[in-house]
Order: sequence, then structure tokens, then C-alpha cells
Amino acid sequence: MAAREKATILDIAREAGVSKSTVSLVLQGSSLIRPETATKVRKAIEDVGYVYNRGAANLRKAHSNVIGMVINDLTNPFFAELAVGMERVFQSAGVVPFIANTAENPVRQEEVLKSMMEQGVAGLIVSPARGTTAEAFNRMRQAGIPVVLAMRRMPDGRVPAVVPDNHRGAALAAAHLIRKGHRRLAFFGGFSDMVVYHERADGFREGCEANGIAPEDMTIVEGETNRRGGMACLDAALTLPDPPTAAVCFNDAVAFGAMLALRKRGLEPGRDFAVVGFDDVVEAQHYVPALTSVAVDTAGLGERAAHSVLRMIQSRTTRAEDHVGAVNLVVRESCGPDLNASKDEVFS
Amino acid sequence: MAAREKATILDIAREAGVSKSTVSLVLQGSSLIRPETATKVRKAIEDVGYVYNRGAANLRKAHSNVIGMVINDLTNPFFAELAVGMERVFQSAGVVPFIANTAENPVRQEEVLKSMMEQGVAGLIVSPARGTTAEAFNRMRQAGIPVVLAMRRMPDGRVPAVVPDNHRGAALAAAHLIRKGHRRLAFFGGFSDMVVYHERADGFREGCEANGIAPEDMTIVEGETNRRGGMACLDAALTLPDPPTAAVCFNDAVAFGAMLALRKRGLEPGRDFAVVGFDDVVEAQHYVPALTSVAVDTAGLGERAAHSVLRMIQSRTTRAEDHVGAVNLVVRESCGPDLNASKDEVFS
DNA sequence: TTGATTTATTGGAACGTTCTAAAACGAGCT
DNA sequence: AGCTCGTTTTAGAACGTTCCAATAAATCAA
Repeated sequence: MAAREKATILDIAREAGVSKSTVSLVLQGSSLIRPETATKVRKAIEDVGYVYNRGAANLRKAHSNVIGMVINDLTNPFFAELAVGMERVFQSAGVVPFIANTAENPVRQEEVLKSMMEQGVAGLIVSPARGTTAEAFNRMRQAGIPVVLAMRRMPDGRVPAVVPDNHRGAALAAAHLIRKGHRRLAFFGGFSDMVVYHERADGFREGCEANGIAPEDMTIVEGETNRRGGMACLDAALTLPDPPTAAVCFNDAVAFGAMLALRKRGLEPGRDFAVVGFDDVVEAQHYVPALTSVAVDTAGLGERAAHSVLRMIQSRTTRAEDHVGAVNLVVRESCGPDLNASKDEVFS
Repeated sequence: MAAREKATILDIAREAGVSKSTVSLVLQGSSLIRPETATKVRKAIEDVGYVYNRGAANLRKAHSNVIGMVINDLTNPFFAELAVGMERVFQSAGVVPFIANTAENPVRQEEVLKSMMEQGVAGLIVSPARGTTAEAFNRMRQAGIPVVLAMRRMPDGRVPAVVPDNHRGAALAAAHLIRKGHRRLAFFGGFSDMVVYHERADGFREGCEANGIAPEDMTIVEGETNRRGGMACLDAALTLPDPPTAAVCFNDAVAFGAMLALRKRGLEPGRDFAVVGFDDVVEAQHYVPALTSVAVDTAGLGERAAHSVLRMIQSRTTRAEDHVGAVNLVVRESCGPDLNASKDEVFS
């Protein structure tokens, strides 16, 4: 059964006894056609089991209603959150976002972007894979397709981006640890070919300096931005001659890794070594000990990015302002009690 | 700069001094055209900044190269895993999967499915939102578009599905707890309008019966399938007159919730109450205490589902066999040591 | 040389929409 | 009757590709 030939606008026209133009008008909800005709047509549409062919339509129309979302790591709940925020605004704009995963692989990303363009997306939100260069977006610029970066920006900043205030977040975290009485601090995770790494590591450094920590008391350990990386960083740091007593981590995953490694060594996170994360994923509050982390309004950033593309599509421009989202430190248990219960004035 | 008119196959033809047909052939990598001509054309393609218009192509071609993946909850790392598995096989088949999230909302799902069809997907993998009925897939059947369900099946089983062996998994979990010496067991989470719930709860019941537990010693508590639901279930169970001492949970999220609730009451999971999860998400092994859980090869199921659609597309059929994936119990710490150190023969 | 055969190339008709310009239809006025 | 206005409807030309059938060019056999 079924397998009937694909019904087209013409079949509907025949069925309803009108012209294809009329059907087209009905499909677009035009107010030109007489209500009775409209209902007649709509009935025919139902009857023949019609599926709108957007490809054919796009051939004539200026642009489609699909927006692409290209994400570098879908398995990181953090990015899933971002996606959710975007979806919220797209949904109310009657746009369907198509998500694709690049698994942090620039080659895959290239394919995905290509495919999205071929599909005729109206705009793109991209959380670029590590190692992506601005050139990757040349083709879109040339084709006049708006692109907004999310969470990570390009080194040269030529593509509009929506990012959290990484610098301030890391500084906040460092200040918190220092206020807790720590004097030898570390920064764990990330690699110097990532822009975010620089923003966070620099913020960390500045936060330390501003609170009187000497450069030789700061340890910066690069590493993967996941649990395994966090474990490696911690191990590396603790074998140093004069090891740190606290660390700001590149993200929560790294922080979890560091805490895991601490436990493996019989040390208790919070008591024997303080850890601060970054991103404040849902997991952070449920972990034991609950993780102190720099909270980023991920879903909010997602919404922001979505609004940006929408606006760019509307005004058919390919440029837009960057947006830097506010951050704030959520204090939980992973830094233990104050080591030095005197100070009381802090950043907020 | 840029903003140039969109280049078409004709522009390339003009640039390269050949006919549009030749360009089309080159684009498809046909062996008909002379290599030198091909390179000439390829150069022209580069020069004019051409973007292939798949919509136009699909107008003539039988079917497109895009496959839709509709997922009910992208924020659940479990589903992200599933997506990753599928992507792996699609990638090697030269297909780009477009993912869309339905956030467990049937209405949203309807929109998403519609949009995917309009976009002309060649096939669909769907992890249906709760409350989805088989009718939701009528349109696809009518249009002859292959659909494979993942992780959840329809009550009437008319749509091919790829699912884990829920029944066996839950039975395994129950048997394990009984072997540990527990005699009053509970099943936490899920609602009776979900097929999976029945499969798992029935498996639990059967596992209990097979090991000599009387029906009155089994407690079944329905609830949301997330952390919050798990907490609620535990609280409900412990206020019973003769409370259970162990629980098989609908999934890991519920198990985490239950453990959280235990802690809140000053009870230690594993020691004071045994908990088994289902799905074995990565989180399970890192949790404290590490969660004993029924492992499902999620990525494997994803691959399986992907292969299924691919095969269905190939053979232009809309029917396929169901696939039930193997499960196995991963024993960790959340059930504590044996309460009764005698038995030694078990299911594997 | 002339066909016959193979190898490369091409014109033109689809495909299913949208959109412009024009037609058909009433009504209301002279 | 003819004219002018709305209001509805429609024919037909796009849009950018594929693919069939046809042509052109090159090669070979005699």
C-alpha cells in the first residue's frame, strides 16, 4: 500500500478544481483568496496526503526557514544546554534549527558546514571545533550567509561571537581562592591554541596579581578539557617541588577530573586541595563535594546567539556586535571552609 | 565585496567554456568526461565561489542525502551518546545527519517531523517523545520514508525499532540485589504510559519472582525519569510501613536522584540502601559511590539504527526487523558488599 | 575513403514551487 | 450598454539542477 506517487501542488489543484497558483496562495496563508476556496483547498491537501517541498520553494524564494547549528561536542551537556537555549527562540520565530555535531574535528566541521550551505540554510550558529581558523567561514561570508560564533571566538575576531566573560570569570575564581587563604595557585586544562584558554588563563593570572600573588606562585598546566585532562593536570601539578594548594580549572569537566585524581591519592577535595570549575554544569551541584564554579548563563547565551542570527538574516547583513555574557561565581563545597577567616570584602 | 549574486552551474559553464551538462557531470564525478576538462571545470568552480544547490538537485533526483535524527532529550547525555553512534556510520556512508530536539514534547515533535519531511530527508531515526502514538508516523509511511525508532518502541510495534533488552536488564538487576541478600525490593521511576517502563518494570517483577520474592515484597513507584523523580520515589518508598532495602531504578538519572535523597536523610547509598541504575552513562562510574548499572551499548544501538535506515533506503522499503541489543550488569559500589556471603551462582 | 564504434559533449525537457502581470468576475455608476 | 473599481483567480515564466537523447569528435577496420 501507500507508496503512491508523491503528491504535488498540481494534484491538489486538480482535486480542488482550482489552479496551482491558488493552491500556492493558500499554502502561504494569503488573504487574497476567498475563505471558502481556502477551506476547499485545505481539504484537498489533507485528502491527497501532500508534503510541502521546501526545496522546490527555495528555488524561487529568497531564503529558507532553516538555521543550522553546528556544535563541537554534543556529548558535553554544556553544549546541549546551549542548543536548548537557541531552540527556544527559534521555535517562537517559526524556524527549525538543524543541529550537527563536529566532534571537535575541523575536517568533519568542514563537511558539515558544506552540507548545511548546500541545504540552503538561512543562517548558522557555530561553536567551532578546536583549531578552526577564520578561513573556514569565508565561503559563508561570500555567499552572504550570517554566521554567529557561540562560546568560542576566532583569533582575529572577524566573525561575530557570543561568549561568556571568560576573563572576569577566571579572575573571580582566583580571587575567591586567595580570599580562602591560598597562596600557591594553579590553572588546569586547555591548550594555547584555543582562544578561550588564553582568556581564562589570563583572567586567572590577573586575578592572582591583583591580589598580590607573585608570578612564581602561579602554575599553569595545559591539558585536555575533559576529565582525563583534569586528572593529568592534577598529577603533574602535585609532583612539582613546591606544589599549589588550589586550582582554577578550565571547565567543570577538568575540575571533576582533578577531584577524581585527588581522591585516588587519598586527598579530599575541598579539605586538602581547593578546586574551582568553570561553566557550572548541572552536575556541579550534585557532585560530592559540590563544585564551586563560575556560572555562565549558557541557555541565555544560546538565546542571545539565536537572536543575533535572526536579526542578521532580517537585515541581510553579515556583521554584528559581539556579546559578552555576565558570569558569577557560585560558591559550594569544593574549596572547603576559609583557611584564613579574616577578610570579608570581595568581588561580587 | 562578497554579496555577489549566487553563482550557479551556468556561471561555471560560462567561465569554463563548456555546457551546463558537462559541469553537472563533473559535479557528480562522472567518468564520462575527459580529465582535462574536469580539472578546468573544477578550477572554474573554485573561482566563482560556487555553492551546490541540493534543493534544486533533489527536484530531479530520486532522493536526498540527508537523514533526520529526532531526539527527545538532547540534554540527557545518554541520547547524545546515541547520536554519536549514529553519526559514526552516517559519516562513513557520506550522509549528513541533521539532528533536532523535541524536548519530550509531542507537539514540538510533530513540527520537527513535518519540517524534516519538507526538507526532503531520505530517512528518519526517531527517539520518540513520551506520549507519541503510531499515528505520528503515518505521513512518513504514506510518503514511503523509512523510519526507525531508537530506544523506545510504539505500543503496537508497527514501526521498526532498535532497543536494548529492557526486560532482561531489569531482571538481571533484581537478581543481583537478591543475591546481595535483599528481600524487599523496589522499582523506581517511569510512568505506565511509556512502553519502556513496562518492559523494565516487568523484567524487575520477573527477576524477583524467579528468585523467590513474593509480590507483596515488591514496591513499584512511578515517577519522573530524572533526578527529581528519583528523589521523590525514594522518599515515597521509605515512608512505607515495611520499606524496601534496595531499588532497581528506571535509569541512571533516577538512581542518582535516589542516592541524593538517601544522603539528605543521612543514609549512605550502598551501605544503608542498595541502588542499581539503568543505561550506565559515563557519569555512573565517576559518581561516589560508583553506580552499579545495567549497561546498554548506546553507541552500538545508534550504529545499528543507522544501518537499518540506510538499508531501508537502499531497498526502498519501509519495513524492517526490530533489533534488541544485549545488556549486561556492571557491578560497582552502590549495592555495597554481600549481605549474605553464601550464594555464588548467578546469571551472567 | 567510408562506415562502424567508441568516447566526450551538449541541448532541452523535466522537477515542484513562487511571483508577476494579466484575466475574469461582480458591483456600482454613468 | 459601457466604464471603472475592487476582489479573486490564473497562466506562464522563472529558479538550479539532472538526465535522456542526440550530436560531435576521435579511433578503428576494412
